[in-house]
Amino acid sequence: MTLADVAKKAGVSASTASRALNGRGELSDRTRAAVADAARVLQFQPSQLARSLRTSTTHTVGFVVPDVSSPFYAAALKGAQTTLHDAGYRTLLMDCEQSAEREIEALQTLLAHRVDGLLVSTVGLDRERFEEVTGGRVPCVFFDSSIVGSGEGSVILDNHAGIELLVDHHVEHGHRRIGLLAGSPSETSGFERRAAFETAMARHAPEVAIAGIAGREWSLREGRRATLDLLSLDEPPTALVSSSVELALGGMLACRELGVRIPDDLALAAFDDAYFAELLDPPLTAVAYQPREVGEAAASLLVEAMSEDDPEARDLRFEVRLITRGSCGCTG
Amino acid sequence: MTLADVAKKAGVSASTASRALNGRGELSDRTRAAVADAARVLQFQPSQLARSLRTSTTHTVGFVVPDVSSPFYAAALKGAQTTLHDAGYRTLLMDCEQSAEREIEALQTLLAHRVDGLLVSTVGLDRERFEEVTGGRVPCVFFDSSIVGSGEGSVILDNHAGIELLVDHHVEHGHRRIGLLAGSPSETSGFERRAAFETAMARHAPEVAIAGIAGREWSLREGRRATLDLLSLDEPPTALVSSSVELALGGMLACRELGVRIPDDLALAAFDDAYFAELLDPPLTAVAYQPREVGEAAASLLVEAMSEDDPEARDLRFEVRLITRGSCGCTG
DNA sequence: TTGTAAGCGTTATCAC
DNA sequence: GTGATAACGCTTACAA
Repeated sequence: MTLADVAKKAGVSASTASRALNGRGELSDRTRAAVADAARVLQFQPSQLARSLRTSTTHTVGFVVPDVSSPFYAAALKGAQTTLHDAGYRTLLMDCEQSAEREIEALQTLLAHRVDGLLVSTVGLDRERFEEVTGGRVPCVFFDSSIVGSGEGSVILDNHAGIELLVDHHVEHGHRRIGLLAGSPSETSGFERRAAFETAMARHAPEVAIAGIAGREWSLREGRRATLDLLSLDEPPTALVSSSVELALGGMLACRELGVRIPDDLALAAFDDAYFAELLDPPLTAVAYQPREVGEAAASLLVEAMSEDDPEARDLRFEVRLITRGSCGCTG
Repeated sequence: MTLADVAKKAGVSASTASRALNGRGELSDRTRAAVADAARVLQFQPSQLARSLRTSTTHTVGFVVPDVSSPFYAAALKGAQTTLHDAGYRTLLMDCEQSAEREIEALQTLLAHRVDGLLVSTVGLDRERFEEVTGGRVPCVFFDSSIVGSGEGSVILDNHAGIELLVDHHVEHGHRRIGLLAGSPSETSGFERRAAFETAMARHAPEVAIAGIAGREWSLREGRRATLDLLSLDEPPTALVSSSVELALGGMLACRELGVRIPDDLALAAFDDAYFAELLDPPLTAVAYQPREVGEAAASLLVEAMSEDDPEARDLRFEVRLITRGSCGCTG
């Protein structure tokens, strides 16, 4: 079914049919109805392909993340998808599997598809490389992990405040040697949380000291390994700040293996809440936020950027809050 | 940058440039190189739009699910995306938010985009409606939830075996009144698990009886509500089979509120494993499988179907296995 | 070995 | 009001 078929059936020209269907121009009610009828009868679906080629706008947005199956990205995707859908955009998904090369490849594919905008959580591309690939051809909004100076906006969590909340809480519980389970150093949330940990700890020096920092990936496995490392130090930490739930879960596993009790032998608190955190053993104290909303916010920013001719970059910081449960030593 | 620009720069015609770039036809090495050079210098990215319009193949697949942010779908998406990417396909994502209307809308959008194939986990469309919308225009593979008699294949979990494993295990522990936390009755995994529960229980009758069945949605909230309902029965169950982790988590929450101890007062076991199941309090006994692999399998089936002219429908059942942990009463 | 021309299905510009 | 016609950027007969 093409527009031509509809036009023929309605006894008009293709251009008239197009106008009727798109409600453009002055048309007699009769022809308008005739075209609508024909379209309905033939179950006409205009080819977005042809339409896009002609109008050079695809109403499609590229979404690039390191790993869709991670709860955070899945939730952000959901939020973004919903917002984009409501604004009339489709979502083309790219999972770069934590690889910079694949991320670049993904961006190229997306550009080849002439997406109208980009939503990306970078694994840590440097600015030149990014600009070289995209050439500023389409608006791009970063979320969770950004490239400073690039793009038309970003939505990043308040990593500094979150980590500070965690550190301060441990200190209030009386801990003096605290360790950090760190994530990928090339991603914004990875290095910002690490840096935040160091400054937050510095504010409590010299009474309180960094027992150690371990981990370079966002996985449960890495959390387990890092915890094992930290616990085998000469002066092991009595409390751990985890940069993510995944890492914290790994930490819990490690403790279980070693017979280390949480929170008695080792207190634990993580950046990132999970819907099941309360049901863990022990319930995990965490810094929480709405991952879905960061996706929504990023998508909104992008929709705005796509509709303006010369959008000014807007950078959002997302608030976080502490939820105390059992793993830090709080009761109840 | 269009192909015409590249052609001009290389001093050849557009068709020659096209052939050179696509490695088709007999061309002199010189022109081939000249075109490649020009393309590189100009950073030429062929428009997939124009290409698709011409060749009427988009190398794009539509992925439709009730909720991307649910761990199962997110994992399936990941697997599918990976497999599709490796086969040269892009993934267009649609989240229908558990609504049949939105699912239809999603299918229409996808068809308007002329996707080459469909990967869908239906919320429970009836066959006529589905056929009417798609008209068999593109190959479709269902996963997790299918429409019998439609599509070119499906990948469904072995719901019957899984539930039987769960029921039998409870019975082995000596339970005589067992309840079911049920999911959406319009989805394959919802009604199959419910039916499987009834037949599995029937095999143990009359010594063992169904204490009750509650729940119509896949959410944690529903699990909590359903558990509350079942526990308030005159003859409440001593064991619960949950149709999903989410429901089970809700059940755990309900028990906690009521002061009901798991597994002492109520044993619990779920269909669906979670990577954090072991760390819950108590660790959740579950029927496990690889959600990511069901996505991969479905994608493989689809890729195959898309490359054949007259694909025969292939239906796969995915194996599951029981993992006993503390929530059923097993120790360690 | 390479160029010309047609066409994929739309929409936009211009006549009538 | 409505209809030709061109154009979007590419591929592919068919010529040369």
